[in-house]
Amino acid sequence: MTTRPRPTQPKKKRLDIRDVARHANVSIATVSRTINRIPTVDKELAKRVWKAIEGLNYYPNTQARALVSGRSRIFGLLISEITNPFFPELIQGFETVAVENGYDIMISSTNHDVARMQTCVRRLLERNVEGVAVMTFGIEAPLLDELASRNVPLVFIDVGPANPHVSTLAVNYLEGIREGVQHLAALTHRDIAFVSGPLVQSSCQRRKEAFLSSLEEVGIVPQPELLLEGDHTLEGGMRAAELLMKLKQLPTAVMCSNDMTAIGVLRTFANAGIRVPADVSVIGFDDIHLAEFVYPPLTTVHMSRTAIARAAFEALRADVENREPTSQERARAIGTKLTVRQSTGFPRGTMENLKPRESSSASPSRVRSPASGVKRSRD
Amino acid sequence: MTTRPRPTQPKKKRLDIRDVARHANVSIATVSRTINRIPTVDKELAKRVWKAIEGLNYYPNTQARALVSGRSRIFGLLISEITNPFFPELIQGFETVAVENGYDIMISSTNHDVARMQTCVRRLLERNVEGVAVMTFGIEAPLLDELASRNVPLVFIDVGPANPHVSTLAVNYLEGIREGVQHLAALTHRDIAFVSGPLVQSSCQRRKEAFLSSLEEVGIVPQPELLLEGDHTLEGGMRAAELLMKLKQLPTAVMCSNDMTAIGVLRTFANAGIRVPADVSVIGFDDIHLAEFVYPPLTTVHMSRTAIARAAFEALRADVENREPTSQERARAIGTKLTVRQSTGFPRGTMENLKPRESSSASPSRVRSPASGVKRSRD
DNA sequence: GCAGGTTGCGCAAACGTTTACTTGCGCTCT
DNA sequence: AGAGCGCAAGTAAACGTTTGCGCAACCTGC
Repeated sequence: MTTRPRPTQPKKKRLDIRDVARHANVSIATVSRTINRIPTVDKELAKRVWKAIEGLNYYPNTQARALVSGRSRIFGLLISEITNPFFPELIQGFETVAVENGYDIMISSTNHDVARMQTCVRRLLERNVEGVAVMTFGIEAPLLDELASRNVPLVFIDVGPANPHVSTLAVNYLEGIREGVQHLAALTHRDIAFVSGPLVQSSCQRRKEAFLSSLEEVGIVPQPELLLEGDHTLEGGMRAAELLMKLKQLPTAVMCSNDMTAIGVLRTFANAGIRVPADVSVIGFDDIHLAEFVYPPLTTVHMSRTAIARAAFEALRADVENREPTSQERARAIGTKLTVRQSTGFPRGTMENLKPRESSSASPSRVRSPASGVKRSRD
Repeated sequence: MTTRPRPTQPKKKRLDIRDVARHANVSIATVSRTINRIPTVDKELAKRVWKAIEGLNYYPNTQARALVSGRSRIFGLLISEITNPFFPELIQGFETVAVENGYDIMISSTNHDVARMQTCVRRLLERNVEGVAVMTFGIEAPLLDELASRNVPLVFIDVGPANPHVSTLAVNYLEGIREGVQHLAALTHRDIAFVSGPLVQSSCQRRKEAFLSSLEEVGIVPQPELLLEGDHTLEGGMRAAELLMKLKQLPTAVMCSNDMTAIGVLRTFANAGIRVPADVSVIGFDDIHLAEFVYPPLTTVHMSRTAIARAAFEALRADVENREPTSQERARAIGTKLTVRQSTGFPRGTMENLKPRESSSASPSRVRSPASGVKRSRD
């Protein structure tokens, strides 16, 4: 006789529904129905089945399930760049609500690379995701078609191609941005810069437009040289701030399209000895967790990641479980609102007389970049 | 005749391998072999098949594949908390290398919640992951058993249960931490605090031990009140710093178990008017991207996320493709190394006379925490 | 020219589920 | 009391692949 243990242990296979059926002395159909909580199974039998499941420590094979039922119970989450702190917070919310509802999520980050975006979409399709939340602010149209043509339910932020299976999260940028602008206007700021994100992305466009129209509302005409394009990164914010410092006259406030940009601006100003908010006010957008912990704590427009995550999930779910989504569901509103912290204050000129500081002379010249000579120390 | 379009469009189904076969006029087996690049298929046929695939825009059904082949081509990535910036950077690396090699990844964050960790593991198992990278610094033993007993290849950081399918990434904490301590020692620091992570986690334990032994090397005996336990969050770092400020005597340097902690410490010190590095030096650990952009730029111990990600992936892959991993592969080394930026300098006493600052008078009194009045200075 | 080898394709059996359909049972209504 | 009906459980056919096995066809060597 051979000494190999094969005969006794023919195959070290994973448990299947048949094992459970055998153990509970029922058919596999009954096991399946029990697991899926179909109400027609007898209480008594169900109890036996559950006991067998527990006893064997059985868990179903998702792929077999998915294959036959046609439902993968996976939602895709397409994001730009996971290292942008906005996204982890979003992912966390999305994952939580998905798991609560028995879905798994598949995260794909495009890293702004169009080729990579291609493969991301492909991978999502191959895994048969039941829907995709496109949270990358801005996506290439052909890819969208690829997904849409497969009839994969989609949910977007902002941009809403009106396909049958596409929902849109309508973020009310104006709400919060207007608050921000009015806050600044109330503090008597007039020279307000705006550092946008990449303008190819519609959400960035929308934010900028919200800024411009808010400006108009308070009777300020925008100065072109105060409208900068950043890239939603910390480094981009720093570059923008450097550009601002090269101006003949520094604006008294700068509003940013996201918090990372604002934090970059803050950093560059700090390096240059420009005080915030004493010399210049800064407002961010997103209200990421970090915003509260930079110096000074950032005044920013709050946009709830969990609200977005939940709305996106609900939109997809409604579509999948094809209770025809109401039009209200098709375009869910996400509010934004200003959170005032300590990076905003009266512009320097205004308060000068109130402050016990060295009063500047008649010259309107202001704090400037280190290169130009003037420096001041932090307090 | 009925007017329903059913006969012409019986079912709007997704494309099959059969459709491709029909189109290329071969059997489905040949299509399958072509797709899987089995070398025995005729060049000519293969070309026909590929053309059909392109023409139809076909892509295979991953679940059917997985079901029959027993290979899901998914690796799990178990992390503590996605909002800790360390992890997104790790995820990015892992995703990149996984995708390059035809794998997808499934991310599960435990959020330090043991119940949630339970469901995370369950979800990974149900999806039939081929391996799991356990990057949560610290995991409950029962869950590990759950995974190990299913013979799922595992790779850990630090802790290495010597099961057959378990690999370990051996991070050489000592290397970088010793450098850090010696850097401080060279600057003549003697009172060095250490803010650890949660000590239930082995990697935190290891870091602390590395700190203590490095201290010993330079002949410093650790002072118990300078050994604090944080939680690897920004807030934890702030709390730790507050504790330090309550001490009769502020240490001249504080080393932290990770960068978020260090950034929290920095923040609290800044709020209290304690200058870094003039009044106290701070060293972090991890070298997250943000570290370079805080004020002052953080001196920290670099540990490469991409190196970890790549090593973890390779370990899993070696296991899956069961070329018996060499013992070298079983315990891959990850180096650490100090990156000096601007948060470290000579302790205050030492350099006072060299600095062109307002020379402090006879009084050794110093910047103090707003709350507690007592403070001191050394030497 | 024929036996034996080699090469490459196709047939069909899995993989572990769900679910339409069937069967058997007990109840009710006439 | 018998026919019909509802209900619950079981049988078997999918789902879309991979892959072992058989079998043609073609080559090679004598």
